[in-house]
Amino acid sequence: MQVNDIHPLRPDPAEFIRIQERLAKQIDVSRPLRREDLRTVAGVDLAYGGEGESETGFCHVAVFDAATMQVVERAEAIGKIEVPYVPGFLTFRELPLIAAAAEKLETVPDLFLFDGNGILHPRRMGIAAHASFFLGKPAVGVAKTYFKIAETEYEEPEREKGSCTDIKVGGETLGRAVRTSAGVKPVFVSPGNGINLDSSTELVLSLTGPESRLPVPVREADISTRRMRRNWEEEQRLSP
DNA sequence: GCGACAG
DNA sequence: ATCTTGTCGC
Repeated sequence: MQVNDIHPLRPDPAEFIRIQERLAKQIDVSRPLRREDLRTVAGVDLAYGGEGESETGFCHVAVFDAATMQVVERAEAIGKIEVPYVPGFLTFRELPLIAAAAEKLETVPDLFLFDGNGILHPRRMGIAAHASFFLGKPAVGVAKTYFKIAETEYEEPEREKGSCTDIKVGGETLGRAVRTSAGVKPVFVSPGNGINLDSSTELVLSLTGPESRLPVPVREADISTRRMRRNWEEEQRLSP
């Protein structure tokens, strides 16, 4: 698929906030997007290996047919990680490999699901929001742990599946704590761009099976990412 | 100095 | 994210 060619990820910390603030003005979280509108949905995730100077990232994009929930295509990218993880700037660490993997896709997914936040971010530019601009497609963020912004705590949803509580920061509802399975810890859903919060929540619930608290596409990418690392470590061992 | 901190 | 064994529970 075609990925926007503007390269926003020069590892220049002084530019990070400026880039986020510029893109944040273009976010659109007003569009409803139903599952019936989707032919394909992609899950994206990364795993890490190596250490220090040789830290390596393994990115996997798993594309599912939204109707049959069968994998229709996969794309991967492996590369050296140049940027350290700093809360609030996850995008700059992971997007280079995500873009590299996405470019290899033949299919253009109708929606991307990310492991991380969308607009539930200090500057509304979590990885799902940021990546959406480069992919040119709607994206939703699904985080496994809560990222507190502006001193805002989240309210625990009821124990039953499907329960959720809005996360409101300064009068603006940025995301939702969503119980994707009874009794398990909630996930934190926020639209990235090109989709609204209600649709994001409905899709995450609809795409989550009983085997995990995460949507199937994200879970698949997560598992695949560790398989990539195992295979890579094995071939490193055989031919140093 | 101390605690907090998506992945 | 990653480092790591067993263990409690359905």
